[in-house]
Amino acid sequence: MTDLPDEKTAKAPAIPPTMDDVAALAKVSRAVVSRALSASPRPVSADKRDRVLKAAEALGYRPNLLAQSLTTKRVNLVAVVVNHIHDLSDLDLFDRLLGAIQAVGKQVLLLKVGSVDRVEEFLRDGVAHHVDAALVWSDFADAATVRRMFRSDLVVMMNGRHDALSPAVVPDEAVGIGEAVADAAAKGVRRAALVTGRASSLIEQARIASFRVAFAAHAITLEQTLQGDYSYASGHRAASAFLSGPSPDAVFCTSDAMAMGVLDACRPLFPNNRPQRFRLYGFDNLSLTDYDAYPIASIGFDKALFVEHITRLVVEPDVFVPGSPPVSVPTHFFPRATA
Amino acid sequence: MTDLPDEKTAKAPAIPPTMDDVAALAKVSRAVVSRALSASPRPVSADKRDRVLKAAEALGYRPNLLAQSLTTKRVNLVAVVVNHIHDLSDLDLFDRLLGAIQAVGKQVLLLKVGSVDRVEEFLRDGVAHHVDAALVWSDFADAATVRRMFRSDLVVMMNGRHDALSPAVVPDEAVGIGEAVADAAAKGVRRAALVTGRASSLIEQARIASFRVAFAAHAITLEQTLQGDYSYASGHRAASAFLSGPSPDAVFCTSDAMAMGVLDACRPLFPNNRPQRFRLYGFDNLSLTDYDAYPIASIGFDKALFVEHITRLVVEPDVFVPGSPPVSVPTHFFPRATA
DNA sequence: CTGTTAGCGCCTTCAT
DNA sequence: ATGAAGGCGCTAACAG
Repeated sequence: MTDLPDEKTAKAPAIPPTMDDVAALAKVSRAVVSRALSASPRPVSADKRDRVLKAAEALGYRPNLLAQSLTTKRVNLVAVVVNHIHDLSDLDLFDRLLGAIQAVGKQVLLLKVGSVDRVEEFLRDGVAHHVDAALVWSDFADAATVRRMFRSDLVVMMNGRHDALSPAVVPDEAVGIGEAVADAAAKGVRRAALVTGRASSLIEQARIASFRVAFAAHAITLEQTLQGDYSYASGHRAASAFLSGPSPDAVFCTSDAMAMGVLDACRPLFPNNRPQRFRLYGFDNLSLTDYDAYPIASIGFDKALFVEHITRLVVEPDVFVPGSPPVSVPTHFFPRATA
Repeated sequence: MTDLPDEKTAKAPAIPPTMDDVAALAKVSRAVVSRALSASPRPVSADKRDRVLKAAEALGYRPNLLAQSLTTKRVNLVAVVVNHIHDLSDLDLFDRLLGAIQAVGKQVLLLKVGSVDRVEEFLRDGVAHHVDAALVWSDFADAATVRRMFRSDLVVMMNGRHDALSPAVVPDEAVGIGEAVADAAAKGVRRAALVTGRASSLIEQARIASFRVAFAAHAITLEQTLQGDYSYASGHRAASAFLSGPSPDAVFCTSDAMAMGVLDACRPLFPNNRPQRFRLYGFDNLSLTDYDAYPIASIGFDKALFVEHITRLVVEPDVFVPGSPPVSVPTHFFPRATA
């Protein structure tokens, strides 16, 4: 006979056991339970600690993290704010991030804030949990707004909309873009086209500017700029410009997805994936570019390093000195068949 | 002169205002503040409600959802438990799910539990927030364990490991598989090969069984079964079997990613994406199959419907009658060039 | 309609 | 080393 519920089929108890229950069972005070269960070593006699642990186990006790944070002021929650899921342009990045955050004992609250309206809504309705930190990719929120949303001073901005009070981690895209354009120049490219994303994003504006600088440095003429939205479909549409009429020597896209669209629309111009009329360069270095069908030369950064920087800021917020410049992660050119 | 902090650069106040502060400023009791700020209509005089709203605004007050849930017993948090991020085989599904959950006023806590060890760890360390509901994709957790992890009776299992106490939503794969195999049979396929994922997953076992049943029904011989892991790379590797020696009439893969790998490895056998030596069928109906390079016939379900079922269970947990069978979402065959 | 009074579950002094 | 007591921010009864 045992009082232990059958682990295999047990419902969660209608009313979950609290610290009081454990204390009662172990015949100690709540304070002792608190100490015995604490991660950090606290003075408790071995005997009582043992009783507490056993009692907790027997009851299936799990501390209520919410109640806990009410006094500790730390919720062990990190908000990740995105626009769409696809913002995390490569799932690899997101998977790593999630792993890293969990590894430091925190959990990820994923928020999709795909428009300014949504930001306002969150702010107005006040339905956002307080968190230890917020990591922001969404274009639609600036640092001050996010601080208000989550009642947290620790917001790390990855969307370029940081201010003096909040740290930021941003890829140094100029490097990789410079390398890619240099590669093109070395191969004789003189006339280029650029397929861009929404110019509303600060990141995108900077990206375009970097391309212009690099083109100028290598005496490459930017003959046409086509506006897309980062998607495959928009790249596919933009490609019509290169199929008819004189094409440029190289087409640069500010996302791999658009480059994939261009490539598919222009397959006849890429026999065996080798460029014939023009060379093709993407951006993001998606793992998809390792698939045979899309061997697109691209620009990317070290994801592990990127995540490491973010994680460090979450773990040691104090290393950030207000007003200091964003942490930058260098990008590099990854040559592939289409170049 | 104003006491309002500059919204554009404001830090979150070192010590955030509480309900008490608002009550004091508005010269009412905390209870009135609580009512005035409540979503559901509660008795408050228009005058006082107004003062409360103004005071809250002036202070930049945001209710502490944690403290709130301490009394209401509802945290407005829904855990989504995955194995890897890639479990959400299509981002579309996940994006919808996130949107749907936010639409009902809850937020998503994303947990990656990629191994049995991790499950044990979560259980042992007790570092998992209590949530209103948990939605489980990860193979590594059964319903009872998840109920314990999150102190919640409402866990919706999508991994096939449900029990009588927990609802489940599962695609009815037999339908789509039947349709796909029928399509192949109608085109004269007699000898088939199957490329599978990890057989440890219950879902995968059922999937394979369905294929066997369908093959038998259409007098198709399953000549070889190759073990992959759902990934592109594993499909690519498996394909070597079809390049040398006699190939089957059709290759069925239990994931689109593997089918993409097979397709790439066998490109010569698919001039213009038209099958020559064998037909190719995938699974999941990824949006990637809309890309020109991978026109893979596939099997999929209505994602909107799937998400709708899940959301309904979250919103109205009581509709679930313990012991009732899983909610099933029919799958269908989506013909494309490779078939 | 309004204010007062109890807690929710936990951690942290503070005595002991 | 231990227990008692207070309080974290909020909502839910209660009386008025």
